[in-house]
Amino acid sequence: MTLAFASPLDAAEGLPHTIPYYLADRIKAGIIRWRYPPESSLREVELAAEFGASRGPVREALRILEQQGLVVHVPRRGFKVKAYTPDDLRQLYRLRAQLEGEVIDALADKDVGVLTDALERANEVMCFYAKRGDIEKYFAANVDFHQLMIDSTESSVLRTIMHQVNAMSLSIRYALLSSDFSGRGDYDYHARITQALCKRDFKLARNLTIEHITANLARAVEVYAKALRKYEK
Amino acid sequence: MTLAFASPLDAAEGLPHTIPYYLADRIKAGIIRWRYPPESSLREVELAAEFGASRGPVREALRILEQQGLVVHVPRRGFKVKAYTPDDLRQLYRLRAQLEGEVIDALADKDVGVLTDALERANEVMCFYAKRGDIEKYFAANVDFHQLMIDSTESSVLRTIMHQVNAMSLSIRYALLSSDFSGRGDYDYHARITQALCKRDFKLARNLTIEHITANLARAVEVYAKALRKYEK
DNA sequence: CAAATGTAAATTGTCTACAATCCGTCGCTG
DNA sequence: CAGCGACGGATTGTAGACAATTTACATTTG
Repeated sequence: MTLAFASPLDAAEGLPHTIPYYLADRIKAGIIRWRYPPESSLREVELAAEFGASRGPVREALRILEQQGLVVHVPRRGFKVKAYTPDDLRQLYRLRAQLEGEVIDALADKDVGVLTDALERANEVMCFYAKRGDIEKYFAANVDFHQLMIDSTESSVLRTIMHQVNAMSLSIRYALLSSDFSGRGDYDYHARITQALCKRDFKLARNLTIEHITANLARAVEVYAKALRKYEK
Repeated sequence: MTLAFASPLDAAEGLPHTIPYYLADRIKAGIIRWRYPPESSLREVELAAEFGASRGPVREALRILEQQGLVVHVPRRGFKVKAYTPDDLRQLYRLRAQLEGEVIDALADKDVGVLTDALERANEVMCFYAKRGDIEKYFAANVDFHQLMIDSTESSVLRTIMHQVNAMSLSIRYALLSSDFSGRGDYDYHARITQALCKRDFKLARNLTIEHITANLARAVEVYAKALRKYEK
């Protein structure tokens, strides 16, 4: 998840091999970072010009994001960034907690050696950037930690769904981070979850994960509402 | 009488049917009914010709279905219908059961009067067509029953996610129905769930729903594998 | 006869152009 | 002065054309 505003065409050679995916990533990054705040309209020609593409791929990218719940489309009136109600947020966190718990359950009969190693490393990286005050890197490492677990699942179904839920929650998580950049609590939880996985105590890991995610809910609702007010004027 | 819809949230009205959504609906219907069996490739020009549209909207429709987990896209190699592994199916059913349980939980503080009426009606309709042997109508009514509950949720997040999960499970449910068209078990469960909701016994309704969905899992895996073999030769 | 290679058809990726629709504003009228 | 309607600009919806890549098949070669 890169933030750098690279030049449009040569950068398209990077991760996603086709333009629609590349655009979806970039637009998604913009939404997560509140460069396109909720309710702001995403005009096709503007985006096309910004990224040096044409409208076709832009539309495909927006369709992708629409299905991921990041963007709303009203026919003949265009695409706009989706805004969540407090109730949405509650349901979102609840779902994410439950599903990530499900992910851990699905790990129970697998070898988790490489996973726990990777988790530990991601957590160290996160800690490192926390001390340095680099929000972007910290955020990336934080996301990575959770993503590692999700990617370790064999089930494509679970991965698909988690992908959706995560996409919706990322902008809130980013706002949360920006508002309070201590990161202590997250590091602690991550370490304990990793440890539980090492010991193959999946039940504990599951409960810790659910707790970890749920712990941020109240603050998330508050911060999101505040951020919303800030941008809607 | 919609039995397959592709639009995510269906913004308040349905009239301005734009071509991409229409195509997504039609293609989705084709996938669910195994007209485009798993692993078969969905060629853009073919689809465009079949529905009298051009390739732009077709690509958008395929992107929508891709995000819904019905279609897989490989760059420069096109779109093809997704095939599920037995493990995928197990996870899918587990998820659907759990999430539909979640939907019922979310109903707990609401007035369910109109909902239970509608459920009862849908179930009668289903029963009617079961006796008549009309698979299509029966299937539609069956889907409607579950969809009614989902649509009654306020939370757009839950609706979005359920939409995904449902989309993936529909083709399996259709195969299941075609293979054994008694429909007795479903009717029974639906009636009991409705009754539990009438009495505001949400816990019972939840458990019944989970049981109802899970009950079909084993047979689903079997039937799907069989159908897969039939088409892959 | 098998493997490798070269060519042609098929398919996808992207762009430009044009048609349909919507929103805001200006002017007209009561 | 307020309300209604028409016009213009802006934006989306769709189609068709062209370029790039892949696949399949036939030919050549060891």
